[in-house]
Amino acid sequence: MPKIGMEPIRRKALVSATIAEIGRAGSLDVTVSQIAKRAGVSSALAHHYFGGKEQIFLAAMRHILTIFGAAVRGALVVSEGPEARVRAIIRASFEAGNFREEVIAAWLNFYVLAQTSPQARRLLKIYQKRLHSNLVFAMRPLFGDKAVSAAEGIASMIDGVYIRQALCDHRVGREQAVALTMEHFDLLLEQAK
Amino acid sequence: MPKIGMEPIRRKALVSATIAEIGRAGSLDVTVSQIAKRAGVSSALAHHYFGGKEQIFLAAMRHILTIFGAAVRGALVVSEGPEARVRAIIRASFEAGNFREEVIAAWLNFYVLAQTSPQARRLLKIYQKRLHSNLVFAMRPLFGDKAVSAAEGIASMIDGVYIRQALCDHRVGREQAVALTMEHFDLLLEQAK
Amino acid sequence: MPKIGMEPIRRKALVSATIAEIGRAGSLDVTVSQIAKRAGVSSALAHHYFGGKEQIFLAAMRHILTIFGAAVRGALVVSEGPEARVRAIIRASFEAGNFREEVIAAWLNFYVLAQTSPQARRLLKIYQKRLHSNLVFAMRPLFGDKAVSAAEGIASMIDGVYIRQALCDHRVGREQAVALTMEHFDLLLEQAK
Amino acid sequence: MPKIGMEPIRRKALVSATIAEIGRAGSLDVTVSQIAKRAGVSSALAHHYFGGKEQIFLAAMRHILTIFGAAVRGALVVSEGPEARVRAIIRASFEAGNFREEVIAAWLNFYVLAQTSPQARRLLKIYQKRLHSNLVFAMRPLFGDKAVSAAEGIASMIDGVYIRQALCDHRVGREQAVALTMEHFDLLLEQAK
DNA sequence: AATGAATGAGGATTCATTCAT
DNA sequence: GATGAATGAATCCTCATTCAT
Repeated sequence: MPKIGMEPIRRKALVSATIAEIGRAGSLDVTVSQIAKRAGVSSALAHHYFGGKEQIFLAAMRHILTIFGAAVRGALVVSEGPEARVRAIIRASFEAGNFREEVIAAWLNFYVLAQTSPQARRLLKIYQKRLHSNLVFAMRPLFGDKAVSAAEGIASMIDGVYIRQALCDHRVGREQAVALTMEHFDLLLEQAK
Repeated sequence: MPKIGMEPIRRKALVSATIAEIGRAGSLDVTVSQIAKRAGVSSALAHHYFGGKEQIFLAAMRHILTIFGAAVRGALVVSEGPEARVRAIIRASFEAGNFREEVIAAWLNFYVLAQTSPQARRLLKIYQKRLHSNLVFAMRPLFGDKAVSAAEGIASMIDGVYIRQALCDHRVGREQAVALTMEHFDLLLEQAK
Repeated sequence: MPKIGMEPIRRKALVSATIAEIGRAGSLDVTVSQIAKRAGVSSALAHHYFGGKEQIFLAAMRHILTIFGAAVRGALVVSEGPEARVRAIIRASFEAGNFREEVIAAWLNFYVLAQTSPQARRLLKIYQKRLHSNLVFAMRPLFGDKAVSAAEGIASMIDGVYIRQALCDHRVGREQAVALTMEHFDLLLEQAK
Repeated sequence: MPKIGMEPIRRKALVSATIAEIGRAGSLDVTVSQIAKRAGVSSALAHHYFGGKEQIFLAAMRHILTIFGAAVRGALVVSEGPEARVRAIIRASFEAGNFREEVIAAWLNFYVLAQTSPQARRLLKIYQKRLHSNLVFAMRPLFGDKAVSAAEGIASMIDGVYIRQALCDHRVGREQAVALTMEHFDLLLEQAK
């Protein structure tokens, strides 16, 4: 019962199913059939739309980064002043959604994939650059010349805290993660005065 | 040409080959045959000695952690004073060896595996605890009550910087990595005074 | 050249091929590939349709028992009177088809499998019960209370004669098999008078 | 620690281990290593002594038939008169030892092997002939010309009852088995009068 | 647009067997 | 006499991918 206009719906369903399956497996050892079944379509259709397994994964990664980017942008527009902006970025980075099992799994596997897949690496670079420029923009008024280096410190702290908390019990992780990173920011602020 | 006493030799060869192959592939998508071939034995022998693919991987991970632990211990014994000890741990964490392609690949895949394999998670916990207690021990004289929280900051910074630099060009990465983490430590020190 | 509605056709072909291969080998040491090749499909398809080797075997066993059951039923409906019914069952049990090499092989291996496979054992029990109730029903008018015990004697004779003749030269076996079992029935009849 | 004169001990241990393993598995899907391990020797030694897997199996079968033959002979020498001798053979056939799980497994697999292995078939023929001649010898005084046919009936009954009871609950099986076969013998006797 | 049918390629694992010691 | 070492060959099973419909 092929209907017209189904393509975007199917694509979205497949992307969601991919993220869910990666979360379930914890790795990219997920079959196209499993994804397709969860999405309620045939595996042949998944190939038809995305061209292959790797493309399906990349679409899923792109989706996660898009969501994350939107969250950061949303947090930024309601923040006033440099300090508030930095704190907004930190909080957005540890938003509850990012600690969902499947999102953690996606990120960790993303790192793995980035080693070998040029497309994955490109995506990762985009995420890193965006985070970097957001931080630098927010921190420039506070840190002047040292904004770049301070931003790198914050970004590293975010990634390090995330990876450490992601592999612990997730419920306590979130609060501590924000606290730890904020502490680092406080230190930077103090020194800048 | 079977000789007796070959077991430990073969085991070592297989562990090295496993790390090398994971490095080459960037992921755990490595066949036992590839590993065995690189080690110069049949895949049947690899199974004979380790029991299965996962056991081979875990043995490789254990090896990497052992090496890393030894490096840290070595750096600690030649350091005098709390500050030197912390700096030694930081430097050991970004030792050239840890930026070898295959070690990076092993670490990233280790994180992925830790989500689902209880044995991998246990290993990771051991690494984290050891790093933590080394840091706390060295930092207690400097930070008193706040040593634990400060140690967590350093540990997170190490992991975050590592993961970020690992996915950039590795040659510049190493220097910057040490510098970034040291900066964070300097901040902490200053505040503690 | 995939066409729709092929599944039942493939399943039948695979079941036939399984019986033929078991007959050729004399044992269950038959590879899925051999079966698939004889059926004219890939081994992957065999797995796809049946799920695994054991399921393929069980489907084959079920098929043999179905055929046998049908033969007995067919023989019974054209028989009139108790005595004729018993003789019909005996004759059906030693029908030429049951002495085909592959059917003998299937039966013998069935016995072996019944020791360990619950599903095989269940199938065997069904066959035994059906034979038993057919015999008791036919023999009740002749033997009254003793029908059950007499039926067990006949059933045992059938199985014993079958196994002995099956392992001799099959051509002479069939005639003798019927004769031997009939003799036993004659004895029972005489005594019952 | 090679010692002299160990060969017969090792051989016996291997034969016992083979029977035990076949019993455990219910089939001939038993590895030489399992057998060797149970016998407390290396698998290489098993090959050294027997030449190969099939030879090991045949030695085990030979052992079972030897035991069985001895039991029958033993029962015969203490029996007086034709009737007692037949009853002794029947009882020996259903001796408790023959209902041990591993002996049943050996027999059933023996039947399977007899289809394709000339050596196994030869062994089976020997068993059948010996049983046959024992029965005919005992029954001749009672049945005269009809002794041969009557003996075949008894032999078939023994095999059929055995196979049926072997695949039921073994404890009740033994008693019923003897009773059923004796009943058949009683019928023959009555008719012969 | 969508899928059932089908497969080739490959991978983990097992095992009988061999051989130097 | 006895074994640890080692492997080649085989087997079950999986899966991404293709294609006719």
